[in-house]
Amino acid sequence: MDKREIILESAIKLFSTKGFEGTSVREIATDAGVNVAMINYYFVSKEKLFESVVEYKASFLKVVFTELINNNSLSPIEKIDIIIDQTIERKFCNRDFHHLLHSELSLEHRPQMRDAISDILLKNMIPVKAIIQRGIDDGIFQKVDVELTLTTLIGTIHYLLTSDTMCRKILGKKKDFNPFQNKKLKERLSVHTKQLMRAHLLKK
Amino acid sequence: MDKREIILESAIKLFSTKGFEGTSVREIATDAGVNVAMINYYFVSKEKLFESVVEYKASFLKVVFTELINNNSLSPIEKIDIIIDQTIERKFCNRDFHHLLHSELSLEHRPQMRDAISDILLKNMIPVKAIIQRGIDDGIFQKVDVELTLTTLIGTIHYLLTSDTMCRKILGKKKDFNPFQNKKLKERLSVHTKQLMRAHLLKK
DNA sequence: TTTTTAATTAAACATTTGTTTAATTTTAAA
DNA sequence: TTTAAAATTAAACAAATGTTTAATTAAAAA
Repeated sequence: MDKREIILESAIKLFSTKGFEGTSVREIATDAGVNVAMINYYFVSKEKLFESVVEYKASFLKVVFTELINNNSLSPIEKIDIIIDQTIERKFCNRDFHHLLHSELSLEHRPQMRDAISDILLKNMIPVKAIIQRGIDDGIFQKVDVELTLTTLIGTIHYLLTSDTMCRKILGKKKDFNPFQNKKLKERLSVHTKQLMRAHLLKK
Repeated sequence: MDKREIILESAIKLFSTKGFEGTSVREIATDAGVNVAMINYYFVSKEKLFESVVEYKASFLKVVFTELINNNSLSPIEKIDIIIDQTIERKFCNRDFHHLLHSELSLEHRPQMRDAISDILLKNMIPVKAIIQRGIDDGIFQKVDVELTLTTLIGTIHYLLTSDTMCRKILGKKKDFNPFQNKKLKERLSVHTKQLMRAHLLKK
């Protein structure tokens, strides 16, 4: 891992836990074990560093559901199951990065970043939308509000994992409960969301 | 409105749109039309000001659903409908404040604040939980995962309204679409969420 | 090897930050 | 009206911020 990458990794860690404004370039430099000037040398400015971080990390989040659309060996609801599990998996693996994206998204400044961030977060939306729509057109799914169904799917997973404190409070767990290292929680979330989507989408 | 309150209102506005670290006390002072020193005079420090803001605003969010629990003239699902509409209403009215709470929640520092914030956000959770549980015990609702059902309810509404940009992208709307001033969207969200909860909760 | 380019450093830079001071004005009480 | 307290101000404070400089070291090319 070259020095550029080390800086990126430190930046993502600190930005994610302390926010963009809450993190100083000196902190990043110390964490990465490099001289402060190195950051401007490699990334020009703090703002550009942030953009680089987003770009860098987004490249790992590419897993798209495009190939699922025309897969004929899976039923529509089976496709939804896969989407649910992959969405959960991704949230669990990239928690810090997701936090970073969401906290920056809700702030008003850096408008050009907002577009980039929401694009990343919604990258997989179009194929999923298409899958639900196809299910409706084929008469297998009910005529639901496609966009809001998607919002429910992602929103459920996202909201539960907004923060450790939040998750513990929702589930009524003690302080020693660590949501992101809990396999049972992952399974429970998966079961609930699949059940919910079945009840919502499938015809009776 | 006294000067203390003017400062609080400016603080909430700026903190909400630019974040805690992204807002300077001088900005708040200018926006409130007071001298910078006034802020420390009234609120001791920036951090204490933030706590005051949270406390101040939280007092307006008290509307709890406790009286709904033992209301016998409403069916369980009617109660859920009311909860949905009130949750939506609140999100639309207090958008800035909700953003503020959520963005601070996901950051690691100020841990004592995290507890206070999640308490505010989940204030109404207990009675709603009780209502769903009652529905299950009475044999009207299916045996669902109560906590996660709640997460879905709030998560759907919250996720759609995370940011204007996000909302527009999800719904495939143009730039002139303003989510928070759109009555149709409110209705659409209400219809979807109620429909979803009916399918999920009611026995077939 | 010599030369040129790239990487790295410590120090300094100019702003901005939150906060405090000490003086002044306004308000309320005696 | 006089006196005491509260509110308000401009200025200064020290610390932290992002960034740049100019010098030095390491690596690559000639």
